[in-house]
Amino acid sequence: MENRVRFAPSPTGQVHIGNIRTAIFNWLFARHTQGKFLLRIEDTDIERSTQEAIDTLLECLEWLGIDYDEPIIYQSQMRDSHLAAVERMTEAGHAYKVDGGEAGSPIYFRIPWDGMEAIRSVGEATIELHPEGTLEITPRGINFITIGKGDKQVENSSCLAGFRQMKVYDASGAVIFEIESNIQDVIENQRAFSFPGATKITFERREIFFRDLIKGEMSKPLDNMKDLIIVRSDGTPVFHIANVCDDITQEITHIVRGDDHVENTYRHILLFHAMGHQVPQYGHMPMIVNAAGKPFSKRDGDAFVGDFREKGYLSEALYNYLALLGWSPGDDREKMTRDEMIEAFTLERVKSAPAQFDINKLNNMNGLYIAEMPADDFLVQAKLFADPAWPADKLPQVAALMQSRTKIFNQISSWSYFFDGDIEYDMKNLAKQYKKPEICKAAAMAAEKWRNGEFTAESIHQVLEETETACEIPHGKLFQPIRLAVSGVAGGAELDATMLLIGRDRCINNIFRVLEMAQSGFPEN
RNA sequence: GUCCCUUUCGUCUAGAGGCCUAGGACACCGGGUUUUCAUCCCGGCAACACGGGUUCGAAUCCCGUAGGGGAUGCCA
Repeated sequence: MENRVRFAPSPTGQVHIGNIRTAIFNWLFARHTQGKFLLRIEDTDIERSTQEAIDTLLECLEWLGIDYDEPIIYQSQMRDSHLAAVERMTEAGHAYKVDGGEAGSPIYFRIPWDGMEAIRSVGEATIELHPEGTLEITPRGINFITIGKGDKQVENSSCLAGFRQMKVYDASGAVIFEIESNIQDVIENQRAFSFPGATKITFERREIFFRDLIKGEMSKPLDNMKDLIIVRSDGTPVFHIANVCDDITQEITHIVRGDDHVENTYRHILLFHAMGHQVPQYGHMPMIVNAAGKPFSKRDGDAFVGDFREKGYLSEALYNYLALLGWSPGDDREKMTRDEMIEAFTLERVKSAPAQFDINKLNNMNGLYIAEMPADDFLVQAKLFADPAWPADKLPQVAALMQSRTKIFNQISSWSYFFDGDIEYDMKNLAKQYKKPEICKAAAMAAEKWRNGEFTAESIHQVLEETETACEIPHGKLFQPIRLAVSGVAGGAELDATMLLIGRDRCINNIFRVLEMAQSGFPEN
């Protein structure tokens, strides 16, 4: 049977990198196993879901090249099927209302008393009860108070199914209640019992378990679980039932999601069973945390997929980086093509500890992808980040010069010194570079030579060298002051090529402007 | 509080009892190339959370402790 996975976001704002990483892992899994990757929009929270968020989401998926194989399902349109499923569950005795079932009360899913194959016994358990508490057995579950540290009362309420074979004891040690002979009465007739004087209970502890594709064997005792609401009192289905129903509808075979869902998974497995469907396989992937090591919240402004796009990250680089967060191919490869990732991806290789998002590594990865772009492609991208006021004819030459120095496209805004005359100098640095009189003298001399002589790559270079010799400046020490004067920045491309693009007049004007300031004193800024 | 998960350089990771004197990458620091910048090359710094076991041998298996995260909703 072919694998079918899905990405099921709720459209309540911008798409977060943590979410999109879930999509990436699902997509990679589907492509690796030649299965289907489906998209489902969980828009049941009408208050917070917006069309704008849906559009943003689809845009992000397209940008990252995450394609889906079947038409999108909108959860809000599936409501009838959710309620029909609840109806069937009620008939089968898996769902119930309290208070005799009048309208306006929520519908609960009863964690089944028996017949569940995902449940196993782990032996007999005993719980001592707090003397001041009352043990209650109700159709919704069992409530009691245990003894915590320092005699503290610890409240407890759990589903009935957690207490098979339960016996209740009084102070004399006599059994005063056995659940097996009363369970029908409790469930079918909504009968409740109350034992103020109970001192302890014994029962068969059972746990629900599954084998997680990433985390391995997972289990949780049933006496720590509660019946859950599946239909609100306003008649709308909640996440759990909608999610499971839609997974059944879409015939999902593998659910790969964030590990904030593991607790839900225990419930969902029970729901699948109660609806008579085979349970999908689960894989819970670790969350990503921010630079402070804390979970990303929607407040972390930098964490939206759209922001990365706007700042000038390549989708392939972001995709590659995100795929490597919590997963590795097992060898030393990091920069990988999409096909290589598909080929190497397995859930077994996904880590189960949270990974910290590192912008440095992303930047480096992005730089790697930029470096290998064909010049024409780079130019196309560069145009998007260039100031529209810059003369377009010069951009290709500047782009060619700067490509190997670009890590993120938003750095392109710093190319302005190639195009317009007004440079905002870092006066402190300028003052430092032009502190020595011989540098000032040499700069003036060089500028004069360029004004009156040739201005080519060769002559620029030659003048620089000659002037250094003439003014007894150590080799190479004139380059930096000149660079700073003509461009205003300490880094950049080769100086001769840079000056050529800036142009003779502007270079010379800038140098003299700096020399004037050197004479009259650099202003502060 | 209770339950569940998790822990290898600052960060992402490799590691399936001996191949580990713990490997790679980013970041950082030095050096080389470039008479300047970036690339590039070479080198350096730097980790098995802690404590007990099991074993001839533990990063690896078991138990405990501590830190981190999650869940405990008529949110998804």
